[in-house]
Amino acid sequence: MPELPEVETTRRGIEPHLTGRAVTEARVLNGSLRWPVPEDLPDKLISQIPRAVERRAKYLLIRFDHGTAIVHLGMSGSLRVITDDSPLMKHDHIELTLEGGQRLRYNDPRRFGSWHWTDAPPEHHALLAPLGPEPLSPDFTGDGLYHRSRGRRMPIKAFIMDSRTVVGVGNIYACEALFMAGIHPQRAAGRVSQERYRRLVSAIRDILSAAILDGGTTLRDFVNSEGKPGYFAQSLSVYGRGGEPCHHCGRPLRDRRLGQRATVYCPRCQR
DNA sequence: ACTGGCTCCTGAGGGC
DNA sequence: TGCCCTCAGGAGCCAG
Repeated sequence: MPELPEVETTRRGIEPHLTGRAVTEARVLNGSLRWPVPEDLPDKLISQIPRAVERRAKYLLIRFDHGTAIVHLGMSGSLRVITDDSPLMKHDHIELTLEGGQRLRYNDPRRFGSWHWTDAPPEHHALLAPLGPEPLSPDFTGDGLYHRSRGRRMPIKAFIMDSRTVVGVGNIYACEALFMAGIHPQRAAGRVSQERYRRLVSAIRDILSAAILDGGTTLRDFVNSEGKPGYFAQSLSVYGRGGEPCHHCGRPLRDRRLGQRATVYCPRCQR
């Protein structure tokens, strides 16, 4: 399940294969993703040269001279670069062939992902415009979070998973960051002190940076652009460890659903 | 303005 | 071995 580190890992993996190589063929094998893939996407891409692959939140932006392809991996999406003639796999939905023969294949069993095209600057796109700060950028601060959270009664976990608060904090890293910061996931966002928000911001930064260095968390089906799994899963402190002992105090971690999401925390270390 | 619930989809895993 | 059931989840959307 791609979260920000997985998307960044994918970006780094595909960018060198894409930039500067014209698209010679674009095929949409199954355009029925979360939103229908634009009918004219292949026409937009053919003969055009990717200039850069960027990331905003969990969106990948493939930039061309005349516009940008916006790609979201959803829950189970992956992009792979194929350099030989390996056959299409089940759930390969989109394939771009590049000058030189490389192919970029988008695979997504659950089809929660999406592809968009925009001629305008991508930051103006309806999906990107409302997004909050990047977690690894200087505009993401504990003080900013603190002020934004005043009066908010939603659980802190839901608050930090809201992309208007900060982007790229999905369920796994929300659980991990709250554990690291010692904050109970169900505590009302408006009842967390400024000092604890500073700690939480550090925790989110640390955990996302570490996960990026490790090539992303591998749970179920994440593979990077070479089809290889990441190695961060073994570093997780709480996610997926419900009932097992807390690394700090040894008591069993609690596993409950919070807002339709699996939530694991230590009832003793997190208040 | 907030908040919580619903929804899309497939594959994994458990029970029998 | 195989079938059926439940669950997992990103994030936009909608109702209250």
